[in-house]
Amino acid sequence: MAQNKKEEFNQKEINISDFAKAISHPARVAILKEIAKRNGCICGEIVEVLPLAQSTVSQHLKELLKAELIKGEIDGTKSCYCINWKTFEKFEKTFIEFFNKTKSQNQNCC
Amino acid sequence: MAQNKKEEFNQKEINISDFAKAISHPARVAILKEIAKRNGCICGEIVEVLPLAQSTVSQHLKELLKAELIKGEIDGTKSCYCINWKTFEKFEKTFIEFFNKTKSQNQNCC
DNA sequence: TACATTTATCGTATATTTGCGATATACAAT
DNA sequence: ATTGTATATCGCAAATATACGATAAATGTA
Repeated sequence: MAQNKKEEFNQKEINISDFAKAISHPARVAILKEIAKRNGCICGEIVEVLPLAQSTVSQHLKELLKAELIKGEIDGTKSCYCINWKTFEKFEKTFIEFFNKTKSQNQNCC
Repeated sequence: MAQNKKEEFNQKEINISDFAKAISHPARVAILKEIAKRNGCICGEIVEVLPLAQSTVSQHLKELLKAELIKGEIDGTKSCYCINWKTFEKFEKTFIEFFNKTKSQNQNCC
């Protein structure tokens, strides 16, 4: 019956999976790259580069905002988006802590 | 009409999003953790720990195998799974290359 | 004021993911 | 041979994600 079981897992697992979900679509990876490259950019510039409709890009931006991978500043009709590096750093730290810690100890499996 | 647009993006974007998709569910993060902790483990041990049915766990394991985050060795009735660290290293490298490169140059946005 | 521009949101169609029970498969033990 | 154990797969239902066009909202410009 596909009920949502997310709340059964611990916060670190959810944090990692939430971040991962945000970059689990190539369009969102491409959007992030574009914003990073341009050091902040407006929605229209992204729409021009991607093979997606404006409304779709806007939705992806909303997802990235929700997961706090980007920050946005609405300035008149133009919205400026830029990378929220703090979230990336936090993910990197958690990711490494979560996986690499156990790695050095255990290498003798299948 | 929700047609699949994945093939319109480049390979690096797809590689990152594929890896991310594999860890975009807390159950799969938890499974990876369990395998890492035990240095390889059998399906039954994971089923005991997670709040999910055996068939669901098996499906998640299949996803992780497909994305090559784990390796599996079927040994009689017991299957031994362990982390495929090579994939993690590759992701880390690509991830850092993809995002951190641009970071140092650009910090003066919104 | 009327019109163009930019972005967000709504409604909707389709695709994919998630989850489970039931069942199949493969082997071990009796 | 039969039974038990461990895991994978199938079939289905429900939930979520993806994508687009149409439209709204907000601002700038003629």
